[in-house]
Amino acid sequence: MVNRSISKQTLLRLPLYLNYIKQLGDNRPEHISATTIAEALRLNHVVVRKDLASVSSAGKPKIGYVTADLVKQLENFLGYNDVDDAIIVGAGKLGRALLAYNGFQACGMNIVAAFDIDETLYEEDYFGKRVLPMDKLMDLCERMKVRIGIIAVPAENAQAICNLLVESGILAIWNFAPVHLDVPDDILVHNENLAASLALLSKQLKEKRSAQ
Amino acid sequence: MVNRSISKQTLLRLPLYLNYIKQLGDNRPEHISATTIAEALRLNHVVVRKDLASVSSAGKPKIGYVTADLVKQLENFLGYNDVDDAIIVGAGKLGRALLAYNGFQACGMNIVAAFDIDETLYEEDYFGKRVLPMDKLMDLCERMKVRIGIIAVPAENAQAICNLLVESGILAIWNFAPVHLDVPDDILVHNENLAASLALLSKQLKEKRSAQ
DNA sequence: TAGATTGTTAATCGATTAACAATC
DNA sequence: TAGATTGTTAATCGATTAACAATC
Repeated sequence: MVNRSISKQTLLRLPLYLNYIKQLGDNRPEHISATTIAEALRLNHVVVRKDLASVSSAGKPKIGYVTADLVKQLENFLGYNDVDDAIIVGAGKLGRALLAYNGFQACGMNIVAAFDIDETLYEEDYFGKRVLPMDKLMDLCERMKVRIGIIAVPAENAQAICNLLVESGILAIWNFAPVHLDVPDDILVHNENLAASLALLSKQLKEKRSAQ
Repeated sequence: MVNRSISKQTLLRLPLYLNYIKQLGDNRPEHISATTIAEALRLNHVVVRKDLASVSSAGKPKIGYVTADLVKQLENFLGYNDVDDAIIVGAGKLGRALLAYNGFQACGMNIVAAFDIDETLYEEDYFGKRVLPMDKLMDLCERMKVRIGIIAVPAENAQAICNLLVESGILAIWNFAPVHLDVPDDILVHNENLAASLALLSKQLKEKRSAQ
């Protein structure tokens, strides 16, 4: 079977569909159609239909998809079923919030531990997760074959930490520091700039109001 | 002057350019070209040139842009210079991390306070920021004319909180709860699903490795 | 059969890339 | 003048939307 490549946009929408169905809870109908989902999420119904067709071929005219099957197919496709480990570097406020956040589990992600130079953090237990000294990072990554690293350190230190992660065998980096990271070609980086995101929302609001 | 509309993608890239220049610090040259920025950020130089042209018209052939001017123009354009207030609802781990995060300031965003039903949070001081009881929300929003709300409550409560925010005069919502929010047409919503973002990175990594 | 829904094929739209002219 | 860089115009690419055929 040819793995017809799925667009970035589709990949970003699929979790929305899954969330929507899951959140229906006990009201979840046995069958669900692309049209229903599209109306609920205020999306174009053709977009939703195409997106669903890329993860399932079990849609039946007039009926739609078997809800339970679609959930499984979405979860499988998105990889929510096989668990993947990740570590965090930087156990400041954000790092600790991510460490303690229990929503990752539903998406098949497991945060193994956080690392920080601040010794005062090593004692505490964050919902079963620990903050470890930096010198344990490389060994733990190799031993547990951790391939995903989360950077939650100040911008000044991000590149150095990034280098350390790459040296430790990390292949994908989720970067919360507001700097561009220089990495070898084969390393995947996703940048998350929370402050810039909020500022963008503010800008869009201002623009919208002045347009009226 | 006609405000030629700027694409969503450009809006997402402009902060990268600004970050890059700022992070140069004392090494910052007097002039900077689109080509330089493009190479540093591994972007196509035509993209960068077009993006910069949308915020500045002071680029000089052979020389580039006056670095200090470009920084100002980017900051002005992105609204980092005039401060905008926002409130947070939900002072769990994530809500408190955002409340205490001091990176918003650089982007012209000021978090006024967080709100929560948990009384044990009201006493503490989070770097000068307070967690307040829910019943103070509407009054504070009206009094301070706060227009931006951040939802950091569990998914089950997000829609109710969203309704309350809209009622309180909030016009833009940054939603960290993994649910679609139903809002009136004139309310701006930006969804941030951290767990789904990390899972997507994990999926992309798996795909890349199996492709090799 | 009629109608709702799927899935496909073609048309449109928008963003990126390529080619080139202008200029300091 | 030559070369680096800007900025513009045209070509390409990819995603969305529209139109329609297939089917339960």
